Amino acid sequence: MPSTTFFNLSASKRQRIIDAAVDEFASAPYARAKLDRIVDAAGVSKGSLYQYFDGKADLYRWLLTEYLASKKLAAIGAGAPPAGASVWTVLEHAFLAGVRFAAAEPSLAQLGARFIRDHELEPELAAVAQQHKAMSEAWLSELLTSAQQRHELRSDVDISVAVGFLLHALGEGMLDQLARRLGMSLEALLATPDASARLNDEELLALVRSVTDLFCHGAGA
Amino acid sequence: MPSTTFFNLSASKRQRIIDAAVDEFASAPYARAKLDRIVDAAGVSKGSLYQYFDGKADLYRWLLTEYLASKKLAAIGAGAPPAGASVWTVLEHAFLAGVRFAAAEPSLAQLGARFIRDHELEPELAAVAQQHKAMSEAWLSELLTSAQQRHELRSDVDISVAVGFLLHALGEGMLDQLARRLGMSLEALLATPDASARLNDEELLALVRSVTDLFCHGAGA
Amino acid sequence: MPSTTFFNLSASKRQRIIDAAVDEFASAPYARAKLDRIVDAAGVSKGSLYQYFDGKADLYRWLLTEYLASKKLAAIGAGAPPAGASVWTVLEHAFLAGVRFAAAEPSLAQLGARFIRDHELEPELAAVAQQHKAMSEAWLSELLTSAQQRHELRSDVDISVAVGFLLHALGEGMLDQLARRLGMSLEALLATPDASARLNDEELLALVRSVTDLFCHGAGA
Amino acid sequence: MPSTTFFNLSASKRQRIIDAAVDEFASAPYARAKLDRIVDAAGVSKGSLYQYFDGKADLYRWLLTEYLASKKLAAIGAGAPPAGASVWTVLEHAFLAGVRFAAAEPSLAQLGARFIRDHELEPELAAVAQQHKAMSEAWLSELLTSAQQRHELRSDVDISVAVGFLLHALGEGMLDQLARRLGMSLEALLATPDASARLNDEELLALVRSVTDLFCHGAGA
DNA sequence: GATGAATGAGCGTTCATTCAT
DNA sequence: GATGAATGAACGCTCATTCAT
Repeated sequence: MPSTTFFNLSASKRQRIIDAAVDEFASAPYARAKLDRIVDAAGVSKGSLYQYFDGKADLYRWLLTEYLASKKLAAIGAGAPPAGASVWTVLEHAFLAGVRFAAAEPSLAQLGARFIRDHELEPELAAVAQQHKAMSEAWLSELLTSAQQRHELRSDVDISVAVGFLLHALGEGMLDQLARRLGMSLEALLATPDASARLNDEELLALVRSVTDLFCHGAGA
Repeated sequence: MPSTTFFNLSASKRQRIIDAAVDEFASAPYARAKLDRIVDAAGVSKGSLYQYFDGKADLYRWLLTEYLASKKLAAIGAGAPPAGASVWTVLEHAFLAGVRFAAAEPSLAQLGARFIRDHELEPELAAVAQQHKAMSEAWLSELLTSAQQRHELRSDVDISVAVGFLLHALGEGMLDQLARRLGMSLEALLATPDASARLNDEELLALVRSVTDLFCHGAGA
Repeated sequence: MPSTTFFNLSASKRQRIIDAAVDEFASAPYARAKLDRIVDAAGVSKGSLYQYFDGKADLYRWLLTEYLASKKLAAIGAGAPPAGASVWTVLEHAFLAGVRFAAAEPSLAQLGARFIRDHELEPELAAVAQQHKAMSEAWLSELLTSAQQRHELRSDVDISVAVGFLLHALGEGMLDQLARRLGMSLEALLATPDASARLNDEELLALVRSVTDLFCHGAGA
Repeated sequence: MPSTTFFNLSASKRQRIIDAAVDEFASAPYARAKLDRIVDAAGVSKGSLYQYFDGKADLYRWLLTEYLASKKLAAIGAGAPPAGASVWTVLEHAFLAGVRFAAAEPSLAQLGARFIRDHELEPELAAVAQQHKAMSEAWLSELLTSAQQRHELRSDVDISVAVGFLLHALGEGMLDQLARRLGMSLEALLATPDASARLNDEELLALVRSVTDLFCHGAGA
C-alpha cells in the first residue's frame, strides 16, 4: 500500500515513478526486476521509493491490484455488453476489450501478462495471483452456469473444463494468439511493447471471432 | 551433459541426486532453486555435484531433455495409438498418456510443467524451452491440418487457434484441470506430489473425454 | 570506472580504500589479491566496494590507468626535459623521474611493476597492459630513430634491440637495479615499501648515470 | 621430489606425464595450470600423479630444477666455448645456445621463460626462482669481473648494471627480441610453440650479434 | 601400485533493505 | 520528506588434495 506521501507527490513525479515501475516490471519477471533501474528511470532516490512503498513487493502489488486494475476497468467499462446479453456477446466483448487494451496499453498489458505467468513471486504476491485467478474463475463459472440454464450452452458441457479453456484464452492464450497473428514468438511480443499496434481493429475482431467460434462450435466436422 | 563419473555412481546414489534435483527444480522456479538444497538432500558435497554436471544449468537441462524425456517416452510409448487412427483417437491417447504420467510421476510432471511456464531461464535454457514448444506446435499443426484434409475437422476452423488450445490443454491446462478435479489449486497440486494418485483411471478417462468433447463439439447448444 | 558515489566519499575514506587496494595489489599478483583483504583493511563492507567499482578488475584498472597514471604524471611533469634536448638528456630525465617516483611512492611503483610483469590478468586487463607497453615502445622507437637521424646514435645500432633494452631498464630493470643498490632482492624490495627512501638523490643520480653510460658507450674496452 | 615409483614407470609412461606437464605449465602460468588437464593429457589417474609427486608445486619444481636443467645442460654443453675464451665469445656462445634451445625445444624454453616471469608462485617455488636467479647473477658477475681484470671491459663500467642488462637479455629479453624479430607479441610467441623455428640459424646469429654489439659498443655515436 | 570419487574452504558478485544525515 | 551511502547474507562455482577401494 503506498503511503499518503506518495499521493501528495506532484502528479508528474508520481506518474514518472509509476511509468518507470511499469516499464521495469513489464520487461522482466518480478525476480529480475531491479529497484535500482526503477529509481534511475524515475529520477528519485532509493530512500524515497521506500517512503512511498514498503518495498519491492508492495510496489508490484499496488501496480497490479490498484493501478492496472483501475486502468483496465476504465478501458473496458466503456464498451460493456448490454445487460441481458447472451453469453456469446458477453464473451466477445470481453475478448475484444482484452485485445484492444493490449494493443492500446502494451506495457500495462505486458505487466498483467507477466503477472499471470510469473513464477518468481513472493508467497505474498502469489496469494494475490491466486485470488485474481479465483475471481476470474468465479465470474466465468457463473457466466457459463447461467448460460447453461438459459440453454445457450449444451447441458452436458463440463463447466469446469470450459472455464479452464476460457481462462487461458482470455489471459495468456490471448497474447499467444496475438503473437501468432503477428508472426512472432510470445517472448518477442513481450519484448516489443507496441507490436500489437500493428493489428487493426478488424484483424483483432477476426481473431476474437476465431476463438469464440472454436469455443462455440468445436473443431469437429 | 553429465560426466561419465555420474554414470559410474551406484544406482542408489545417482537416484538420490536425481530425486533431490527433481524435487528442488519442481518446487521452485529455476532462479530460486538452490544447489545447496540439492546437495543437502542428496547427501553429497557441492564439489561432487560439480564433478557430475557442469553447473546448475547443465543439471537442469539434463533433467529435462534427457531424464524427463526418457521417462515420458517410456510411459507414453506403451499406449501409442494405432497407425491411421483418427485425430480424435490420437488426441485422446495423448491426453490419457499425459494425465497418467502426471498421476504416476507427479514430481517429474511438475518439473515439466514448471519448465514450460518458467520465465527465469538462462538464455540457453530459454532456447531449449522454445525449441520444445516449437516441436509440439509443429506436431499439432500437422496433425490438425491432415485431419482437416481428411474432413475429420471442419474446413473453416482456424488451425492456429486450435493448436493454441491444444497446446495449452496438453500442457499446463492438463495440470490445471487435474487440480480442479481434485478440488485444489494448481499451486497446491504442485506442492503435493502424490495428490494425483487420488484419481483412479476411470476419473482420468472422464476428464480426458470432457476435454476432447469440448474441443470436438464446442460448448454451443 | 568508479561510480560518482566513490568521489562523493569523504577524502579520508576514499584514501583509505585506495591505500588498501594499492597495498593489496602491490603485495600480490592480481589473481591472488583478495577483495576481502581490501575491504577489511579499508574498513568498508564488500557491498560498498561494489557500489564504488564494478568489480575487482574495474578497481584494478582504475588504480593503474587513472590513479597511478595521474600520480606519476604529477611527479614526472615537474622535471620535464627542455624541448630540443639530446636523447641522452631525455633518457636521463626519464630515468631520474622513474627512480625518484619509485623512491617517493614505493607502493605505487610496486603496483606498476607488478602490472608489467603480471601474467594472471583477465583478457581485458591484459589488453591494457599490452597497450601500455606498445605506447612505451612507440615513444622509445621514435626517440631513438630521430636521435639516429641527428647522429646522436650510431647509424648501425639495431633500434629494436635498443628499444628492448631501454624498455626493460625503464621498467622492471629499474626496480631491479634499485634493489641491487640497496643490497636486497627485488622481492624483498617489493615487500619493503620504504626501502627506496634509504637512497639519497645523489645515489639515485649515480645509478641513473651508470645505466645511461652503459647504454651510450657500451661495456667494451 | 618424485617418488621412486615414478622412476620405475615405463619410460613411455613417464615421458607422457612429463610432456603433459611441460605443455600445461608452458601454456599457462603456474596458478592457472590445472592438474586435471595434465592427468587427462597424460592418461594417468589423479591419484597416481600424487603417488609420483607430492603435489602441484613438487611436480613443477622437479620439472624446472631437474628435468629442464638437465635438458638445457645437454643442449648447451655441446657447444661450450673454448677455455680461456674472451668474454665476448663466452657471451655470444651463451646467447646462441639460448636462442637455439628456444628454437629447438620451444615448450621447454617457454616453461623456463614462464618460470622467470611468473609471479604466482608459491613461496616455496619463489625461493627456487630466487636461487636460480642468484646463480645466474653470480656466474655473470664473476665473468664480467674477471673480464674487467683482463681489460676486456672498461674499468669504469658498473658491473652490477651490466649484470642486470645481461640477465635480462639472456632471459626474458631474449624471448622479447625473438618475438620482435618474428613480428609477434611476446604473448603470441608463448602461445605458438614452434614459431621460433621460423628463424634460421643465420638470423639467430644476426640477432645475437645485434645484442652483443649493443652491449659492447653502446649506442652512442 | 592404481584409481577416481569425494571434499570444502574460499572466491567474486548481487541487490533488497536500512538509516544517518 | 528526501537522500544515497552502507550493508551482509546468500549465491554459483573452482580445484588441489585426500583416501577408500
